[in-house]
Amino acid sequence: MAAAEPPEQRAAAAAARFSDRDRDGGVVPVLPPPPCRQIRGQGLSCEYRLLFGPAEADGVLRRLEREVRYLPDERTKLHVFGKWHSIPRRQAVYGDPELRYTYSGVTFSPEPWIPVLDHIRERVASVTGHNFNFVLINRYKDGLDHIGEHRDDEKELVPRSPIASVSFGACRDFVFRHCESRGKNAKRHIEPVTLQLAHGSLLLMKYPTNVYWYHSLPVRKRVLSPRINLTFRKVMAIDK
DNA sequence: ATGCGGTCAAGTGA
DNA sequence: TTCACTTGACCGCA
Repeated sequence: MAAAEPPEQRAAAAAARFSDRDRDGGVVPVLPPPPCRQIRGQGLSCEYRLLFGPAEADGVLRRLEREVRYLPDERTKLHVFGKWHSIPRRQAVYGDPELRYTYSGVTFSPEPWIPVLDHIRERVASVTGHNFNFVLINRYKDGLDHIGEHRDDEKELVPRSPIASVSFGACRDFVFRHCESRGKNAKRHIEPVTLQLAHGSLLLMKYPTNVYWYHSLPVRKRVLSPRINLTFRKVMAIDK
C-alpha cells in the first residue's frame, strides 16, 4: 500500500478559479484556494481536499441521516455465484428527474433533489467548476459494510466527465488498484494506492482514472460508526 | 441470434 | 484482522 505523493503544483490554476481581476488587471482573491492534494499514478488522476470544515460537516451529516431516503433492500439484491445477496451497505439515488441510471443490471429513477443535497452539490461546483446532475449515495453503517473492487464506467455517464466523491462520518480506507495488476496472473505489478477519506472530504476522480483503476472500500472491523459517501456524476439524458 | 467478457459478495485459509 | 483467492449465473454487447 503506497500513499500517493502530494505534488504542490497547480497552485496558480487553483488560485485563478478563486480570484477575479480588478480594474487595473490585478488579481483580487475572492475565496482562499482550499488546499488540494494531487493523487497521481499511471492513468490515475485525482484531487483530494476538505470541502467542509468539521463543524459544518457534522451538520451536513446530521441532515443526511435525517433526510436521505434509501432504496429498500429488496431492490438492491445481487445475484453472485448462484446466490442472492443483500448488498453490504444501503443505497440512494437522487438527480434530475428525466435521468435514468443502471447499476448492476437494475435501472433506477432518481428521487428529486432535496436541500441538503443541493447544498453539497453547489459546494462541489464552486470548488471544482463542474456541475453534476446526479448523485449515488452509499451508506456504510460500520466497518463491516463495504464495496468490492469496481470501476465507475457505466455507459450513461458523460464521456470523460469526472466523478466527485464526498464523504461524511467515519474515515475509511479507499483503495485504488490498476486493472493490470489484479489477481493471480497479473500482467504488471503496480502498487495499490490507498487513501483515507475523511469527514467532509472531496475526492475528484478525473479521466482516465476509471478506465484503468478499480476502487474498493474494504472491511475495517475496528470502524464502529457510519460513513455516508455521495458520488456526484454527469449522466446523459438520452435513454430509450 | 449467439457467443463472449465482465461482474458481483461470501467463505476459506495464510 | 487483513488479504488473496475461489466460487457461476446473468446481462449487455458485438
